[in-house]
Amino acid sequence: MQQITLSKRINELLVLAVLDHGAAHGYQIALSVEERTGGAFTFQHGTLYPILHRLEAEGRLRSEWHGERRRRKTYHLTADGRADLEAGAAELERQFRALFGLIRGTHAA
Amino acid sequence: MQQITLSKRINELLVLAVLDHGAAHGYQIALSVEERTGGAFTFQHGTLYPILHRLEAEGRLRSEWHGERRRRKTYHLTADGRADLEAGAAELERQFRALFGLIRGTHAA
DNA sequence: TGTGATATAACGATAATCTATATATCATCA
DNA sequence: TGATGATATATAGATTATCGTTATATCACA
Repeated sequence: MQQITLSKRINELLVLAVLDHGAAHGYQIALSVEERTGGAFTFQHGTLYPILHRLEAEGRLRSEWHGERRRRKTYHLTADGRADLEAGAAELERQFRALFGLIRGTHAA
Repeated sequence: MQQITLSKRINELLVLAVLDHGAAHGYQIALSVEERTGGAFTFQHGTLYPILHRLEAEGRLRSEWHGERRRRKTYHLTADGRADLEAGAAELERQFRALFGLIRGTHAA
């Protein structure tokens, strides 16, 4: 009954969200995440590629190889991936409302 | 240059935020987090106690023992802890705006 | 007297990322 | 033509943090 960590979930959602804007390959995904979040999130490639492989193995992404000499693996969302993105975003938003409610909540003192 | 994980940071902020409402001991902190976040966040005690010890070792919390027979260690925020809570909340809010901006952003297609 | 809730602590296993390395192509510039 | 830096994917090993479990002990209640 291992509980999925928030960091892992957020990393997945970052990848899924970028791909929801259009198919992309690994290196592009890393650049997009950094650009589109204003540098708030970045990926080491040692982090990103295992996530891509995991998401693909679980059916949330699919990929094709492109290029004869210079190989590029382009990833795109599956229907499962898109549904997971929506569910994950909703759940994450719930968690953040709860967290900031606690932080900003009226003090007992 | 190990980057602190988001989960670790959030767990710290949950503890600091609860203690910002008033001093409490470990067991109370775990209950408070669950109650005040509507169950969105919970702590295993195998997770919570190491965090408390770490925060205290770093000067963000201080503690006193209470009770002669039944020992209870009550934690309270230090000035450093309160400052860290405020800085952490601001940084986290920035990250979440960035993340949800990406998720909700207009689609290229 | 026994059970369940309260209370703290620490150990070992698990899981995930990070760092570093390896491989290779392409563009640019000297 | 040769060097350099950006582009591009992949994996192994080290690190780190949490999770699950166990140990210990008190208290309330039946």
